[in-house]
Amino acid sequence: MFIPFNSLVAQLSKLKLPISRTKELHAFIIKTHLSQDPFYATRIIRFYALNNDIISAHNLFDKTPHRSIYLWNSLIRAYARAHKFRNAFSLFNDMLHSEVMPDNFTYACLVKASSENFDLHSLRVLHGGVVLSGLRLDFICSSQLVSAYSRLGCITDASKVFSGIAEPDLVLWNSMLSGYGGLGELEKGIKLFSKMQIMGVRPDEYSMVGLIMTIDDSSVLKTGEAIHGFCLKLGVESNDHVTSLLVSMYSRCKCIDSAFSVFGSLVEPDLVTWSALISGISLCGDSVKALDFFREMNMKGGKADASLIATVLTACSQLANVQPGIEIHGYAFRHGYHSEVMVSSALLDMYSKCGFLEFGYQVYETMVFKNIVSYNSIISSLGLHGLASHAFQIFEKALEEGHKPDEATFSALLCACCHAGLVNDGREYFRKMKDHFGILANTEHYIYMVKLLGMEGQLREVYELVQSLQEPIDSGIWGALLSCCDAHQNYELADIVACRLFGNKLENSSYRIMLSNMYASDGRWDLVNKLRVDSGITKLKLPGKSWITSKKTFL
DNA sequence: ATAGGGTTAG
Repeated sequence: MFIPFNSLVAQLSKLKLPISRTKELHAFIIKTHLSQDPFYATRIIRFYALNNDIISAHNLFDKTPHRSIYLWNSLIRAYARAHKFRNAFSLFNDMLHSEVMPDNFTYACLVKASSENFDLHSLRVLHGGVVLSGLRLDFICSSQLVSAYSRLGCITDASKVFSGIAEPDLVLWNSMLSGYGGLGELEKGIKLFSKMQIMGVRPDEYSMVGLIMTIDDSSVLKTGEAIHGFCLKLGVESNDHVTSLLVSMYSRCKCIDSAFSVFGSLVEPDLVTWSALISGISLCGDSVKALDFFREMNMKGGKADASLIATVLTACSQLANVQPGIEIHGYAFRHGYHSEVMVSSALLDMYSKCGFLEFGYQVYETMVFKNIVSYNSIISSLGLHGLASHAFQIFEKALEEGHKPDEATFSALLCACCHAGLVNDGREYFRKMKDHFGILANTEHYIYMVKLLGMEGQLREVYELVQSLQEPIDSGIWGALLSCCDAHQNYELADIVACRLFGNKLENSSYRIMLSNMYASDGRWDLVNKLRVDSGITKLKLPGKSWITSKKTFL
């Protein structure tokens, strides 16, 4: 044999074998009947799979009479990785009828595939198979089951599998932790984290990633900082995943200084980290700075994607000046992103918020693909500019084209009604939303309804609407209700609302200011004074009168 | 002799 066969096979174990080489080797192996040997066939199959040539891999599989577990698993895995789930599962069925039985790796691979395919049914069937084949306690199977159930939102099933394992290994702990992380289960995550340490398992960077994900807003910033401290203690804070996630954690919490300082430790931040930082800055209201960082990213050779462009456009829409928005429009155009739905919706939103509804409308008209998000943008733009009937027309058009309206669609419609003072249309949309489209009203919808009904002075109807809501009632709704009372000088209703608020300890400074203004208008200085003392209000504005600031005047 | 289980963000 003058072909250095061993060296060819050895090359197979290096990942970068060109496909032509693999074919050559395949031909050789067929010629020498080595494909009969499951060992060599498996190697070739794996390398076809690496080169995205599953057809050849499957051909070879068909020609290999003696099929080892390695051979089956390699091909199943190749299909699963290529997201050809039907092929993977049909092979699995063939396997069940063959002389080789699936092992823990077969199940692990298919369990993962079923979660990637959002196929809870198959996942449950496979789980059954795992239990039946006695692999229930296998770490590899069960860690995949835990991850798969969590990914599909079935956290109870995930934790059942997890708690069935007496002494989980690090990967299992981490699977469970990221399961909690993905669903924002902070308390459970923290509890598990301390439990694993009590059991003597040292957390690693994966554990920290799972925990960091649970920190989703500024109310839990303290915990987030403690987790950050723990990363330092473990020495995993310089892991890129960890650093990047810390940046987005601090951005979500609007704790932009910390986001900066963590970001600064990255040598080469990737696109998503830049995006997290930029959207954090924009979330904090500093659009100018957000744009500066976007420019800096570009200067450093970073290239934005559709999602970042949409984020930056949202920042532009908060500016009083349309110029930067136009620049980003140009950028989107040059990079070929202007016709992506996400970008064009953001563009139309930006133009209309910057006061150039016509430009926004042009973007809308030239959009090739429209989805419900784009329709929502144009409906809300028209509504904000007082063009309610045009907004209604577009809504009908979206329906005719078969788009399914969502919560945001009705927010936009109700907003349009508010701006145009169309109380009856608002009532009608509010009714249709539930009866026709089965969409439950959210806080925003109720706020619009309160404003709308309040406009007409239907205070009784407004109050009944709010009464019908389940506790806890959002503060925005109370605020809208109080404004109605104020506008119509209905102090009686304001009293009822105030009782509800104070009785439930829901009062905050903006309610207090609103209430004390109302009480002052009503001449109830005792109450004004009480509120003032409680909350340090020093100014009052009476309708038609000047500011009253001294304590004496109150009395 | 073969491989094969857990991250990620806007």
